Amino acid sequence: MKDVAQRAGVAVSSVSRVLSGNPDVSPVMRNRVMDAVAALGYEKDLIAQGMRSGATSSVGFMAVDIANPIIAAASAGAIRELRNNGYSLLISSSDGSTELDADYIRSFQLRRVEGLLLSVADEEDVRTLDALEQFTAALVFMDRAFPRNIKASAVVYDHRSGMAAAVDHLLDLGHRKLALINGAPRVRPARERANAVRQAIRRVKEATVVVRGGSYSASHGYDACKTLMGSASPPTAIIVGGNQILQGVMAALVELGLKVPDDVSLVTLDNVPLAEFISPSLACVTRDPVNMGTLGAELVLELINGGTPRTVELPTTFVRGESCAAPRG
Amino acid sequence: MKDVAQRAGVAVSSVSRVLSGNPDVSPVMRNRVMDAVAALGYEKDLIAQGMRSGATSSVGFMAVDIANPIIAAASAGAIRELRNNGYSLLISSSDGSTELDADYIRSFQLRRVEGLLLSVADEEDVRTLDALEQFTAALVFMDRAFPRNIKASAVVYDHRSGMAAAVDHLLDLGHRKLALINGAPRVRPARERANAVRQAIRRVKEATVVVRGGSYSASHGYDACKTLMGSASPPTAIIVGGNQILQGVMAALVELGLKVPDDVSLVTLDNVPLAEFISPSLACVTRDPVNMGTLGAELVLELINGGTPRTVELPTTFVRGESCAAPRG
DNA sequence: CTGAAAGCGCTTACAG
DNA sequence: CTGAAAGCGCTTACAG
Repeated sequence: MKDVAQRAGVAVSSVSRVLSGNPDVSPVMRNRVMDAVAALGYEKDLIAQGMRSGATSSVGFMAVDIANPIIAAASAGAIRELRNNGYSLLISSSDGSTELDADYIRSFQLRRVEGLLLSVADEEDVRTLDALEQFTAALVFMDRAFPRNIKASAVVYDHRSGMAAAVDHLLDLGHRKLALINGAPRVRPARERANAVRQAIRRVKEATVVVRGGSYSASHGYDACKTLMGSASPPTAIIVGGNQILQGVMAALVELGLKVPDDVSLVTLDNVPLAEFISPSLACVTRDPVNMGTLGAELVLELINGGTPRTVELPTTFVRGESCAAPRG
Repeated sequence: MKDVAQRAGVAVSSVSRVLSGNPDVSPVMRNRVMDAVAALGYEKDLIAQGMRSGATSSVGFMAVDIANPIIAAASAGAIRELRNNGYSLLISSSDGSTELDADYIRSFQLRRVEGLLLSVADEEDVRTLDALEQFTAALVFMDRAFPRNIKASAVVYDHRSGMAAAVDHLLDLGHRKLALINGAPRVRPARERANAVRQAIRRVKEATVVVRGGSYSASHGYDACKTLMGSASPPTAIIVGGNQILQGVMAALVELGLKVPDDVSLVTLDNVPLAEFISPSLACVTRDPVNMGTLGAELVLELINGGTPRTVELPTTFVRGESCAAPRG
């Protein structure tokens, strides 16, 4: 910038004014500066800018597992939207550790991000909440609930409608004993799914549902499925609350020699690649993950530019498949 | 830091020395400073530190599509390794645009990252290469070739061994007309796969292979598969060079009413989730993507700490599956 | 409309 | 071993 000023024969403060779009500059000055900028191929040092003005043009992204396809898609959406607005994305992956969540929030603060998109591993973790209360930049939760005292925007999925449609379909087929093999109830999506299923089941008096919460892991799916199907009164339909969980459920069903949908109907979550080549085709509740990232980025930019916090809801959709059929008998 | 100095009754320069682990500090000084740090919960401002010393403790990650499972897994590995060393990751996703590649490289430079892990979209793009020559921080290529004049480390896959094993298997089964539906030849992995297949085929004199390069997209897979199978002398076995491509190939085969492996054998790339429930099971060439990220991070840290550039090779493995059988006839 | 000066929060020679 | 001072590359009141 000093070089630019020298070449243009003006003061650095004038160069700064031109480059930051200050309206109080003469056209002559602007031209001379822009010529020098072009000649030198100059670009502003973002660290120095961030240091002085606080405008680091960076946003943080915090999720449990960046390798999870839903999260990866959301991050891609966020990157695109932020890039179009001159912002960069600092990314983290807590691997489910609540300590890392809290650490990352503080670390993002120390890097002076202007905003943070986050999916915490545990909505009630004290250290995480402490760190969030100290956090001063813009905050946008991705499909998470958060305490009233925290000022933040949010983008959430309407898990209820998708789940209700799935349950309705199963009830219509004649199922009366359902099971939901669910993720951790300490985060919003799992809670919403459980509530939705419990509520939707009420339409039919004699229908029951057992909800088994646990981690978002194959082993949880495996164990829960074995326990459920081995019980005195096994479910005739299983709703699976996560991709990882599904792996375990499928493995357990194979081991038990149970056929889908002959022995048990199955509803899964989110499309998996090549799902159309799995036989039977899998009924599932889907959503648009890229959009979550794009919207999250829009909301965080809105807050950075002085907007007021708001929550946006995204739909989920139930898609029928051969994995759901009338129960035997 | 001023507050810490005041509370400890020492100069800020001394606080700085203590916190940066300078050995020339008395134990008394160290204790007083650390007490004040603990009492105030002080942590260093990373922007200011980066501004002054250039040590931003940040690394960039640039790939074509962060939502691609292979890339997402690699980024997760890199994040973990970098986090353990006090580094943060700035992430980008060029969506295959070579202009964005060049822009991102410059942008990372302006953010003064200490290093960059990258998979460029086009190894020969002039703007990208220009940007790379200007780049002054540590550089680690992920499965990409790069010109001699660029000093960089690299982590690459040994695609040849996996591909050769796949071809050997197909030849052993009796296949003589193979096809490789490949990705873009402007990046290393596609080139390596093509070379490996062409070389491995030589073992059997009358064996031939046709290689169809293109984009890493479903539409390329679909078009190439339709063309190949509709030709006068269609292949009896297809090797698919990418996940996205596979989607299109599978769709085309379904449309053509061709059964795997009865009508054509199939070898795919990388495990897909729930692959074990796809019938027939898919033979594939696999690799460990997380490890690519972990190693990439190790190499970049090595360079940052003054190490010399080096290249590490990671294996690929051929896994048999029901999708490969003897050709009809 | 423009320039000189102060300062963002650190680090690092330089004295002592 | 410790402190006072300069400076990293910007931005922003403050004069003029």
